[in-house]
Amino acid sequence: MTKINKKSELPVKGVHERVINASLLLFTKQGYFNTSVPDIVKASGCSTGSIYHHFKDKEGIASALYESLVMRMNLALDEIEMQFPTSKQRCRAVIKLLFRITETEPEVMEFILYAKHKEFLPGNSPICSSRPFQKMREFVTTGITNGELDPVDDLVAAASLYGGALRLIFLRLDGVIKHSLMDKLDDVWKCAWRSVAA
Amino acid sequence: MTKINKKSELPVKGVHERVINASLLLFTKQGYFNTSVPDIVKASGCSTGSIYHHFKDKEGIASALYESLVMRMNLALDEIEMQFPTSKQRCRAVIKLLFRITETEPEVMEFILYAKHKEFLPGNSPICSSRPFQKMREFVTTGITNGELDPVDDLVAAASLYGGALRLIFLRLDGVIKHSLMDKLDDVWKCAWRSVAA
DNA sequence: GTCTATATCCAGATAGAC
DNA sequence: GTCTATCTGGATATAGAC
Repeated sequence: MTKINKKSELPVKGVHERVINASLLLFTKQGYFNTSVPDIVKASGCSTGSIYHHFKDKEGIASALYESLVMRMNLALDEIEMQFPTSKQRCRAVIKLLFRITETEPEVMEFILYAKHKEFLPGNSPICSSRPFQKMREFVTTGITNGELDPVDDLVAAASLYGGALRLIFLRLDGVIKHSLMDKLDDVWKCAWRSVAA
Repeated sequence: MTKINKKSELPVKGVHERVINASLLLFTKQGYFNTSVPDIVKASGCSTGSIYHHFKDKEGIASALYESLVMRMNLALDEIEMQFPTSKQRCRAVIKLLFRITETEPEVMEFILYAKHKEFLPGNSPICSSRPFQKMREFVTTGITNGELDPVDDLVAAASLYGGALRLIFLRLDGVIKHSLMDKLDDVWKCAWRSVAA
């Protein structure tokens, strides 16, 4: 007999997963500091006691959420690296991936890219120093080394290649852009590539 | 006899200005929600009562700060518009301006660009919809109309032109980039312009 | 492991003397 | 207009039964 959620009458997963999922939605919708533990209690359907049994404190929830999303990005980027040999292909695939996540799971993109982690996760280093972002820059560096890209400063090249796309993601998350980013992928990529291509 | 600040023994301005200045530093260093009114009391040298006499509440402080910085950006962008006739010149001047502010007053750049305003200023529209950012996009749109730039989607063009520079500003504010952005201005601009030039 | 009830703390905001 | 002293609510986190 699987557990049944009283409200939805659908089978549900463990406390950890329910809390993480509910918190992602609340944190991105209202912000970390505007979200109280009682809010999470209501949204997750778990009790205060249960939550504190599974997580050290509220920050621990945000931390677990952060880890899981970074992990996920790592896997996706590793897959891109394995699937494509050239920098050009890899970087385009990265932008496509980011656009797709933005469209299908905006909360995920918002939490990874937009949240001010340093304010509620003082321990962690900034997201742009995290492995996924390092990997993204690595794709660019490789391209400079092997001559696919112009020999500019690594960080400048990476910023130029991804900057336009990231900008559009912010605009999309903020509601300035009304339609799917997927429609703009080709144009964005054309500009991005032109900016650094050898 | 001008007023004297007990600690520094230097003449000081009114409550409004002292509170705004102290808050900018605290908000960008610790975040809005990690900054208490007592913190602002200590940092500004003004009493609680005095602060609440001049501002409706804590949000009112952030709001006043936001307004003043947006206003300042507006003036600077208007000046660029008057000084330069072409999109190419204007956009380059914008990037140079943003880099200079980042280097000389990182807190200002951080608060304008990086703060999650919607979390503590629920009333305001997102910063990317504010007049300064509109103006920045306007410079690009004009360039598309008069043929200086390739005829791509306005938002894509603006994102491509400014995206790389903005990305570098984030990296600089996060401490990933150690040296002055001014050193990279020429390279950044070369990439940015190539991405959209007709 | 999960729950309810509750303790503790400190934030934001006010009162009222000067 | 500025100050100190104080109120009040709600947040985080715990206690302890089940």
